[in-house]
Amino acid sequence: MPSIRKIAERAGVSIATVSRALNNDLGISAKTRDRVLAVANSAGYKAKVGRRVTNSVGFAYTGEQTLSHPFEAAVLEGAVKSLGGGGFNLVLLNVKRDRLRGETYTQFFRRAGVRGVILRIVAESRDICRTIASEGFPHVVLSERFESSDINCVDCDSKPDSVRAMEYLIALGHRQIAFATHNIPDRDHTDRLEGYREALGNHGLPFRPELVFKHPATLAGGATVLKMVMSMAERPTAIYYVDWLLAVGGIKAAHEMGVRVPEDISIVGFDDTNMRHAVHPTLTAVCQNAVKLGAEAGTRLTQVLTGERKAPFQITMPSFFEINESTGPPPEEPIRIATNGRRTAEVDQVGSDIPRPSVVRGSEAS
Amino acid sequence: MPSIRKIAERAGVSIATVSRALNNDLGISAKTRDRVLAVANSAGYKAKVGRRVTNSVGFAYTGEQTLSHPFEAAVLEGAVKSLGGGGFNLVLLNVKRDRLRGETYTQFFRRAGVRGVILRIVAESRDICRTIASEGFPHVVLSERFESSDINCVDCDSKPDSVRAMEYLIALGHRQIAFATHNIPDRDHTDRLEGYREALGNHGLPFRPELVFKHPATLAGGATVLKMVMSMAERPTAIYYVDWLLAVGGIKAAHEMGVRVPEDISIVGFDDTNMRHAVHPTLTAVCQNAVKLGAEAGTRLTQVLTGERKAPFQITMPSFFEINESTGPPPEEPIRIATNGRRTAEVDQVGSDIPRPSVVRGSEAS
DNA sequence: CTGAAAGCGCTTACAG
DNA sequence: CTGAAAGCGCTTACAG
Repeated sequence: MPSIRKIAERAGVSIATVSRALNNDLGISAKTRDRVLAVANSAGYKAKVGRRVTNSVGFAYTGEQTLSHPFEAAVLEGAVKSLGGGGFNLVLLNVKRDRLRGETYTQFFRRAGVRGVILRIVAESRDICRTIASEGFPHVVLSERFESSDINCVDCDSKPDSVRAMEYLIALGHRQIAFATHNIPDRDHTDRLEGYREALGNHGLPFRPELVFKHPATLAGGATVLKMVMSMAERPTAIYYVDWLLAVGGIKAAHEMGVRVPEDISIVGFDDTNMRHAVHPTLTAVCQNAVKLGAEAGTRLTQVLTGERKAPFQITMPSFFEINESTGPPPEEPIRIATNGRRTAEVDQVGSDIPRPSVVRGSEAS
Repeated sequence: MPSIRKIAERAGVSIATVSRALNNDLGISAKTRDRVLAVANSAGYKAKVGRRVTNSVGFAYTGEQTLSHPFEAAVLEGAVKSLGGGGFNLVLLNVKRDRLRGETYTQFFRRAGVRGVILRIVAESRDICRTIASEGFPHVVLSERFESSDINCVDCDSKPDSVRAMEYLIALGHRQIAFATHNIPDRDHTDRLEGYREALGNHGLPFRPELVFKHPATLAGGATVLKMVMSMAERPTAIYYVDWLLAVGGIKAAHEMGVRVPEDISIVGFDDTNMRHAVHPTLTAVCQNAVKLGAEAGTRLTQVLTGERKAPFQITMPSFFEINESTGPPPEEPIRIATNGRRTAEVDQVGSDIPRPSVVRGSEAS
């Protein structure tokens, strides 16, 4: 537990200068400040309350996300649980809103009294992760991936299972498959789009940009995609929704329009928790365990903070693909429903007795 | 911003004793400790990092809850947002797991570096709220109600709308109505049970304990209730599920069993967010706005901490009742499905063309 | 169980 | 922009 005296010694400055660097006082050169902060981080300088070390860790987000989205909530739950085991509390920090002008991330985190951070940050803010890593502040990036080996990260690669999901649809006979994602770019969702493209390519099917939909991660967004797809001239017979809320919105809209899933259209969804079982028909989905992902990030950060782990790490966890009831062969003669609600190829609507394919556990990949 | 010197003066002890009281050092009498802590709380003593005051607030829970339950997640989101406006960070604190033996709540919160707490605590831990209030630590209790006027609380009373929901079912012709709740008692859910009983009484219907089901707040729990209800000899024609997950589990099970909602059974659910629109048919539900509830708690606590608000308060927010598609008149001849899946009164299953009652906005009560 | 006093860790005018 | 030094706020042996 080095004091500012030790930091001052190592950095070759006075304790007053160390104090100024840590507190972002005016009248300190950026060069000196950065040198001092780098020394402080590498020496493991810790925020203290009085003379006691604080045991808080930050959950840094940028405000583009909604904390109540099932993924964020599940990740939080996992992180809180695993950090609690090591005696750490979790502090929620909005790095975009609350960081002061001119403050380095190290200063911001120190001011918030945290000793390390879990960075839950979307793609457009990847630079933030790079900066924090270069400052040497203890961190784990959650759900993004970096090649640079000095950035610690934990994520889940859903690309292989996205390919698998697409190949399953293609094997069922689907040739026109739409792709629906939310409108906040992050690594996760890019993986899934890449999987979609790759599978199409593998089977000689063209990638058609007009079949890629981007909407806010809401029920309404998912419904819009379904309606648009159903009104297309050469309409897709399946949709891969890479967000749970979007998928549920799509299924809901299908019920309301009298479009049968999977007879009229097949839907593959995405599930961060166990909510694929909440909808009817049960969603065939690419799944990741967000609670586990959060827990892994928490465990890793604990190891970094206790000094148990020195080397940087890049962990990729597996997703899995689960076949349930929302997918089936494409219809022989696809119905199309115009935006005015008129069907262009009337089909009989016998009932809701949807045949249920047996639930097959996909690749609980290694 | 009083220092320990000022606290010592007011409490009539030395600064050493104040320090010991704040830190739970051995060798201090409980009497002295409590007196010192009371003075510290009433003087507004604040945790400091170095010489700077911390701006953290705790979200105290007890671990019986799951942070990823839609209600908890929504409440957190609201609290984080409103606290952020006042420059406060939110720290997640498990008061049961992390409080040390012999530590007062004030000491625990001080050690965690928080200046105030939002108490999200279930019924069996009501004493915790009383203790914290009596210690004088700045707090707002979320989603419980206290008569004692020195406990600050913000909650939502869903009893009136529970009565309304029941009366709506009764007006539709239902006479046997089951009630399903989760198995963690808290004020919210007790309100709903009381509303259920009151409405039955108002209409001369008997309260039958065997129609009250308690299950964990999971999809499986909700499914179990539906299955049990469907196999009862004199089976209920409607269920009031006072938890979203339970209601969704029930609807899902109905689809799987070929039980039509609302033709064969009416379902009234509960919604903390907007997820009644995620299921088909859209849930008729008693609704509360959990994000708003969390935001209100955050705003109030901010006012307490800035000294803007001195007097204790008890805020009750309104719920509302929304009629959607999952309710209708009872069937003329109720089908019954034995646990072996055999129907005892076969009915024709023409289709999924469920007539949709127009969506009526209920009592967005004052 | 409590206090007087030494002293740690930090911040902050003051000087240059 | 930086340092030497005063001093705040707290903790902790030591004494009783």
